[in-house]
Amino acid sequence: MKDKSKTISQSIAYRLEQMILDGSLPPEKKLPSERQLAERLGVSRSVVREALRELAGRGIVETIHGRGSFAKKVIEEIGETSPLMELYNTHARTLYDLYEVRALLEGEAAALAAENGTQEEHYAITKAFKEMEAVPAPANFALDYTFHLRIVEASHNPVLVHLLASLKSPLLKSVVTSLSNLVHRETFREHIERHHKQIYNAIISRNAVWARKSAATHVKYVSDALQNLEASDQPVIRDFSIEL
Amino acid sequence: MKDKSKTISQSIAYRLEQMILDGSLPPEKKLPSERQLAERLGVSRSVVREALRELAGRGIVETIHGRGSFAKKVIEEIGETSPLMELYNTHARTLYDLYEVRALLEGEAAALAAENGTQEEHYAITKAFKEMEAVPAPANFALDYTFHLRIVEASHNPVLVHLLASLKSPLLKSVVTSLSNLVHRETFREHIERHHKQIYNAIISRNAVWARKSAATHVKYVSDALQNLEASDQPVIRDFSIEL
DNA sequence: ACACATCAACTGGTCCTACCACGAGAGAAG
DNA sequence: CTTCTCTCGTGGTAGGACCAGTTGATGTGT
Repeated sequence: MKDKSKTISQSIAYRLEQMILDGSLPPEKKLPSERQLAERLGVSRSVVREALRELAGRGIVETIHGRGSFAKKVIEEIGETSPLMELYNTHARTLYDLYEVRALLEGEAAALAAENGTQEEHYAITKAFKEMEAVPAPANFALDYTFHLRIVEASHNPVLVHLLASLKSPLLKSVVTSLSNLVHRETFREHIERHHKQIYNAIISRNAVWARKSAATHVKYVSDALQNLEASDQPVIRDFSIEL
Repeated sequence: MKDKSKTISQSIAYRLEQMILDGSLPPEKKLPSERQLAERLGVSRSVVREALRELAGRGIVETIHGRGSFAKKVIEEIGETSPLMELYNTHARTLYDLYEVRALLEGEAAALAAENGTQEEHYAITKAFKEMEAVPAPANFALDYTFHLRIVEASHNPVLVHLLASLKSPLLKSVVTSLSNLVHRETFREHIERHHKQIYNAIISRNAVWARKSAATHVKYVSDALQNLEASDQPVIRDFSIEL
């Protein structure tokens, strides 16, 4: 239905490209070995190699001898040393600028995930949600991030996926920031958990409008809470060194 | 001296590319068979095939089953080969995904520019707007982009600025695409100019809600128009080589 | 002599298997 | 705990066998 009159290796190249774009294959992360791909796709290793060559020629993947093949990041990721990161570390307002954009993008992602998400993706979201719920508050920042990531992936919008991927570093940092500062306050924790549940339910029930509103409100709430916190007395802790 | 730390197939690809470019292998002419190349270059047929694949991925050669490989006429190699641009050259949908995100970001930028823009920035926007208005439709794509850029800069949100900057190349291309395809239709041109005027007025009068709505509607309109155009009959022209 | 079918000899496409070269991690040696 | 080594997984190359289109020469029937 889709492999119209093409050579097998070209079909494979197309499928791989599709996976990379949709985020099914995480950007800048190692993708399966040639032998694994060959077996999984039911073709010989040769065609896999030729497909990878073609994608390499287009600059979509990069393969390194002895290590493997990697999907090249579509949009430059913001590293720890980027100018934006500098701003973020020095200027308080940038944090809220980030939340502002985040509210937009995550809202859209949630809406699209509700509309276009496949059953598998909704299951992945469910899984991430339950895992996040299971772990007590302070230690689940990684799961929190994963939950949001699954939603974005289910949006089926490559531009959105890669844009949010490029914000990974500051985003992660912001998640840690919010959780560290707010989580020990019972009220905030309940709010956040309730928001997550709202977002989750909206997406699963495919209510796009509700999903967008919930996600945007959630981010906005966290941002406002941080801002109030900082305005009142306690300084917002910003500096963390984490890996994921 | 030449094959520094490269894989053999990459060297072969490079050598073939050079031969094609300097005319040793006449364009649009059949080049030696894979088996002949393998023997003449003293390598296995596998590496020859992979080299050809890589060149095929870059659009330099084209191989046809049963006939042979052909050097394609090199039109323009200059164009920015950003991975993101690669995608939506091959995947039509990505273009509309881009517009979807663009509608979000530009809407927010317009709203923020209305709220937070300084007088100087509003003047810069005014200047860009008048310049864009002055030039007849087909030739002002650069001014169109500048107009939108000024608005984003006036938003005072570094994250927004950075994200839209990272989308610059594909964004530029999309602007060119839309103008090239739609500008000769009187109806579309009038719509677009009216939209621009609405956005401009909303920002200058500091009406954030109106600004967001106008900008988002504008982008959405262009996207829909392109989609209708493509769905109906005429193919959307996507290929352009421009600098700015 | 012409038109047509046939077939043989190209071409690229796929598969396979063995082997080499490089890199990373586990485990032994200090 | 550090360092070295060695194994194992990875991509890279080789060469053979066979399949699948394309082409053109050959041959046959009219």
